[in-house]
Amino acid sequence: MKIVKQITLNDIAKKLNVSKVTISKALRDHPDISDAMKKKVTALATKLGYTPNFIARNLSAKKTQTIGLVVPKINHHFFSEVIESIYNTAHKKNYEIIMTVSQENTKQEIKHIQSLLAMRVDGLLISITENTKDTDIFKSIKQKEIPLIFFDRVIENLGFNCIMSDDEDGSYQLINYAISQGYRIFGHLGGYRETNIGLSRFNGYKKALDEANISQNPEHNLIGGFSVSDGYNGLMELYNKKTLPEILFTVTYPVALGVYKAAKELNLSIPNDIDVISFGDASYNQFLNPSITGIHQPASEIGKLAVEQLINQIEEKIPVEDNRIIMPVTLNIGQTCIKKEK
Amino acid sequence: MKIVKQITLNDIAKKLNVSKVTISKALRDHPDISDAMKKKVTALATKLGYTPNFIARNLSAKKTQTIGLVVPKINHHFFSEVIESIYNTAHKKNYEIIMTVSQENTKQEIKHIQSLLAMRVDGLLISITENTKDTDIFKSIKQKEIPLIFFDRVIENLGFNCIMSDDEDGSYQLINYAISQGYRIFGHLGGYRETNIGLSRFNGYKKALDEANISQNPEHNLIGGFSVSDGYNGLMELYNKKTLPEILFTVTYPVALGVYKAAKELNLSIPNDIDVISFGDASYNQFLNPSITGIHQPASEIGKLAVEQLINQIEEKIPVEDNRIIMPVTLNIGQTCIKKEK
DNA sequence: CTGAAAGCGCTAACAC
DNA sequence: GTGTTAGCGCTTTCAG
Repeated sequence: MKIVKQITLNDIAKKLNVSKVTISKALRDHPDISDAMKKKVTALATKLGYTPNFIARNLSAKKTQTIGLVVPKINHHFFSEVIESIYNTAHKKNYEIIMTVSQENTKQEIKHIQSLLAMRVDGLLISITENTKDTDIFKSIKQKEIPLIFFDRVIENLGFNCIMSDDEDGSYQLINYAISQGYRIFGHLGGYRETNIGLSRFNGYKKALDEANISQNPEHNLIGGFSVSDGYNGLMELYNKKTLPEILFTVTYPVALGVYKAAKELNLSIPNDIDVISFGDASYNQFLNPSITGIHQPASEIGKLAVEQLINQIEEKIPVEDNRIIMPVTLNIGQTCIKKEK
Repeated sequence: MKIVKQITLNDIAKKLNVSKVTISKALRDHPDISDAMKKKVTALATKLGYTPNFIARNLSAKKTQTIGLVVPKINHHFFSEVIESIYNTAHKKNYEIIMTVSQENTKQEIKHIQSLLAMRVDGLLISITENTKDTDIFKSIKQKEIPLIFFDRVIENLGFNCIMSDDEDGSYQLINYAISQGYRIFGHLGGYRETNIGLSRFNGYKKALDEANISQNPEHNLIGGFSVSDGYNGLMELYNKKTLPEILFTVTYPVALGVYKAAKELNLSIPNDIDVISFGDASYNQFLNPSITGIHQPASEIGKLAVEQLINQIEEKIPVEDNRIIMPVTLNIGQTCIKKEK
């Protein structure tokens, strides 16, 4: 890349016959420098089109004003909302975000984290993939005392703060609602039980059914990932087994969309042939046919809080601790899971 | 931020009683170094948990392996798809993306661009806000010979490549289809005419109507932004003027969703009371009620191509030129804009 | 094959 | 107020 030489402090200094330190201080509005000099310097700097070199500044400052973000995907309503909120909050506080996308792939996840560490981000915000198990890299981050906060998909007991939705309670509420509507035969397209959300959402489901003395048919519970394809494959599998429950509880909203897709192909009507409720929703849910009854997660709040907590840790306003922050969720009633006729 | 001292080349060098140059070369697999030494070095490096400092490397290399991205929003199906594709393509080619979000705000846009320049990104990928007019900053980028590519929302004739959908042809196709379905009274919730997409999409609309000798009612054409709120306000305004067209052509998919929202509040049925067609779509469109007939843009292709072109320019494989690359679009027939009964 | 020296652009500490 | 010096961690050049 043939770069036209960028203007440096030195260039300005020479033209003004002063030292580069003076320029550096003047541009940063340092009290050492006289107003007259400051004016001269800033005038010339803008005239020359000077752009400070953060790379150089960061090298001496040992601080990059930069936060590394690792998410499993972008094109997913929950994440794009969290991400938007993370960006807004960070920018307001003068931090840049360097986002990477693991694509639900643990190898990529590790590679990205390493790359972010190499870029010397001041802290990390991570939502793990659907099958992250190896915690070595996180332990080494702990050892280097680099601030890190997990959100939504977390690993607990590693010494990092975790911010998440009230997954168990949300599922519990949702299933109880379905029971109150008269449903008795449930199926669950669940997430891998090694993940916090896979496990907690299953636990809430189980708790509600147990309390109501409704037995589960193991054939109706499938375990998989969190994407559209998992929902699609899930319904296909149940259909082929010829054992559809009355209602399917999906672990995420994309999984529910996958069920919609499969149902369309199979010519099954939702909610008549198979009903669907899901954890998570989307702003456009109100226009779906039928709109899905599900649990709303406070995505922007989670993003905002994650950034704020992280910056506080970076700036040493709060200690790095192993806290869980559980955000309350709400039940959102749509056109699925309607009252069963007796 | 109290950083536990990070391991440096020097630390490794001392323990091995060699110079840091040797370590640097060994770690980069430089042919100068003997295999035996390389093994010793890499072994110790991983043992100590050494993470190379890209900041330092970048400072001497004058290259950051980093691309700056500026988008107007994230939580919008078209952009989240483009962004996902940009990330995937860049990561494959070993570039990191530093994304910023202008939120359709020109001040923020400029601030972000400056910040990316300060971070010395190797190149820029930009989709401008709905009301960017000032081109000064782009001219200064041109002068510094920093590679830049505009996508979707572009400014032409500034000496940068522009990648976009075939906006005019898409609108033209869509309106012709509506005409063939029997529609005669059109309205347009258009984008600001100063933007390329606002103008081209209007031009395609106008061309189709003119050719069919259908006159426009100026009251039915509104000009605004590209967001849900613009669609919402648009229908509200038309409704209050008591002058609804048969069918509304919206400049983006979010604008169409805004129309849906307003229609719901006003108790207007789509497509019976007011019909809707839009430029742009979304993967979940097929589940909307009714699904929208509209134009599909090749979002991932645009993202991929933008990154590839940019990297080629960065690596001087192709010259920086002022080309327009127009991507073909396709008509996507949904449940709106159905055959009119005679 | 290995190393000493210089420099990337900036900032902090201290001297003038 | 302003300047000198040193150094952030790495790479490149060139000498041994």
